[in-house]
Amino acid sequence: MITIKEIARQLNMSTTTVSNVIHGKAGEVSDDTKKKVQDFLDKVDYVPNINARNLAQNESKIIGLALKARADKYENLIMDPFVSVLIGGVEETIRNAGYFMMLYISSDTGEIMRHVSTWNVDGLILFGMLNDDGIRVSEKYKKPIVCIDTYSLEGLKHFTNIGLDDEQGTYDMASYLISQGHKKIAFLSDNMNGVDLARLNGYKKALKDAGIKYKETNFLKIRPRAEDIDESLEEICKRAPEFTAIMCVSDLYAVTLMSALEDRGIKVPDDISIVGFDDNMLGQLHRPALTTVHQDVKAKGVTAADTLLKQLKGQKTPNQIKLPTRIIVRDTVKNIKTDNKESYKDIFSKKRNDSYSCK
Amino acid sequence: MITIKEIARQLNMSTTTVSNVIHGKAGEVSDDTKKKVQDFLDKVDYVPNINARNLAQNESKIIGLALKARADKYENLIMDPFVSVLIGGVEETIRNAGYFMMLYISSDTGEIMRHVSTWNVDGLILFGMLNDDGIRVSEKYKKPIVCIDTYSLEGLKHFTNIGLDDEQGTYDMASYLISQGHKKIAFLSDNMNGVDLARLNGYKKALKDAGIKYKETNFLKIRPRAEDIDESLEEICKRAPEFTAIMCVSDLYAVTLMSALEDRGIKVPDDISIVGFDDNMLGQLHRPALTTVHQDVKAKGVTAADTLLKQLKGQKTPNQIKLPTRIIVRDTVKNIKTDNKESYKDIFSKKRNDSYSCK
DNA sequence: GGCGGTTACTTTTGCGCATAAGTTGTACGC
DNA sequence: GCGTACAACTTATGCGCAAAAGTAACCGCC
Repeated sequence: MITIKEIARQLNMSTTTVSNVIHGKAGEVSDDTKKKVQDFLDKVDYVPNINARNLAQNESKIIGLALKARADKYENLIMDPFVSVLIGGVEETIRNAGYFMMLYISSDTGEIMRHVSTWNVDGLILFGMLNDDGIRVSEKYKKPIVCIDTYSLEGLKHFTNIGLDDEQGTYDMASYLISQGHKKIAFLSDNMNGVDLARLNGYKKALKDAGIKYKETNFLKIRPRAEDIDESLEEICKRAPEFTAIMCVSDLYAVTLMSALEDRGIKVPDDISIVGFDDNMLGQLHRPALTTVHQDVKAKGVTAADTLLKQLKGQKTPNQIKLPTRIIVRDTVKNIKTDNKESYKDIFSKKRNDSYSCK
Repeated sequence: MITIKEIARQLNMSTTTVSNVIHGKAGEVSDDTKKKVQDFLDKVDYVPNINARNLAQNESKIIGLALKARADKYENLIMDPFVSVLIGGVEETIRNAGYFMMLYISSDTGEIMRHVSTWNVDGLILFGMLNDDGIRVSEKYKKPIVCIDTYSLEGLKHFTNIGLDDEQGTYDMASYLISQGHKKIAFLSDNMNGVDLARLNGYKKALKDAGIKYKETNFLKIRPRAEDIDESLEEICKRAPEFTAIMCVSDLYAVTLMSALEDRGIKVPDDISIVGFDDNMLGQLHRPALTTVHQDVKAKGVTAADTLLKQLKGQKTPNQIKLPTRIIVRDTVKNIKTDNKESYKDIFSKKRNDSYSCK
């Protein structure tokens, strides 16, 4: 790899002159030499050594994207189709801004932070991995941090968060179910923290506003670990007849559940209505096609990256951005209203099998 | 960030001594000072400046992972759930070896190579993006390159390739279909290059070995672009009755097709048998569950990374690795053999709904 | 005609690290 | 008691770049 020094030697001039041409410092070098240098640069296909540049400038032009890897390999976040879309959004945005992306998958916040400071990363996007320990460690490294989908209250105080209006999403969906005559609505999720909790709350609120009482028994817990998913599903399917509809915290759960119900001869939506959250391929391709809450995952990645880039430029950014959701009505909800005077379909346009991308 | 120089100053010793302790150069520093330095390092939580280190050592400890971004945004490779699993495999492997991963999504090989040389990347993994132009450009940068799933003949000459025994996979699957009495078997794919061609060839070979003639009309072309997927499916569904089985080049196509067939009242597997290739969530969760060819995507990533790491250590590696496939029999193939004396099930064990990971 | 200002450069310094080369001090063999 | 070998250091150098500081020539102007 040719260096500035070598170029300067061959052109019989100083390195600073060459450097000035490279950086387009107009007025500091005559048009004549500028052209001479530029031609030479093109000829030898000069590429700067980024390590030297970063060392001299004390910056890295790297943005780190840290993804939580759960301890259980079956649940590794990276395995979720969702994630690659998000990565794509981040990468595209920062590349267009002249930054590079270093991807890091780990559940050890300390390790992440060490990595970040080793590489002198300019900024950090955290996805799914902000706990209180993480916050404590990250305070030491004064780099801008943007979180995606964090619900850590402590974290919200310190960092920008890019999230979703989860509560509104489930509120709308539960309201839709209620409008279709459903009263016995279960909520299926695997925990009561973070995103899951926010979604649960939206659902609860809709019930409350409709005058329906929420009972603890409405909460169906799914255990997604590979070893016990079967017994988990068995139990949920057994309890399904208690309800006329089940709201699932994600499309993945919804589709998983539908498959399990189908295996046991329970028909969706005739026997029970099922709805999801996310609007991914899984639900789009399933038959009956899944009625769900749509979120724009790529926009999440793009917004997170944009926000971080703004912070790097010293611009102020809101410390909480909630992207909107909208419900997508497909074929997994049955209208069980006896009084059919006013159809909800008039309000929520029924959109069948939205086009999606393939391969 | 504290530097070696500063540490040396505070401990009243030379930077070389500190550096030696950091690098565990035994015998060059007394146990006494070693302990003193080590304690101090721990106390101040020293992290080396990687740019300085790389500059001094002329290496980067970075491995680049370049993914092809197709021009059409709907087909961006990163959008495929497949990809995140692969990324995960690569990341895990190189991290364990002390390397970092820089992710790059682009379709401009020149751009990738410039990036690679800018960052002084130690090695490169290319996924889905090796064309002849790419080869020409990459020759200039003498870095080890490992390709995943390339079928560029020119590329195979120059670089290591990690692929799949695609041909064997479709050969086995076609043989299975034939054993179930199918003779009119279509092959569905969107082109006749690379992976698709290899899979087509395995299918053709199986037909030939069974004495069935392959006709050009057996090839169903699916056009996956978002704009014309619907008409593409329409046409394929119209032609479906010509066949008793359709082999799809991927699970995504298989499930997409099944949904389209279902929408038109065509029952799988009663009216027509469908099989896929990949064995991903989509097919596992679909009902009927998809009979398909299994490939271990994570292993692909891991193997590619392992191979590259070996090359970096100067070890010899085979210049072509083909990972095995196996067929997974689920519920989308109907046995239409009139003579039922010997069931294929005795040969290919029927495995129903293999456990899969959730969320 | 000396002086500020400008243009078009060059020289020099330092970023933080690794390491080659140099400097002690001391134990040991003969 | 002198040379040698070695342990335990320190000093000095350079990686490639950016940028501060320096220089030299020229121009116009009161």
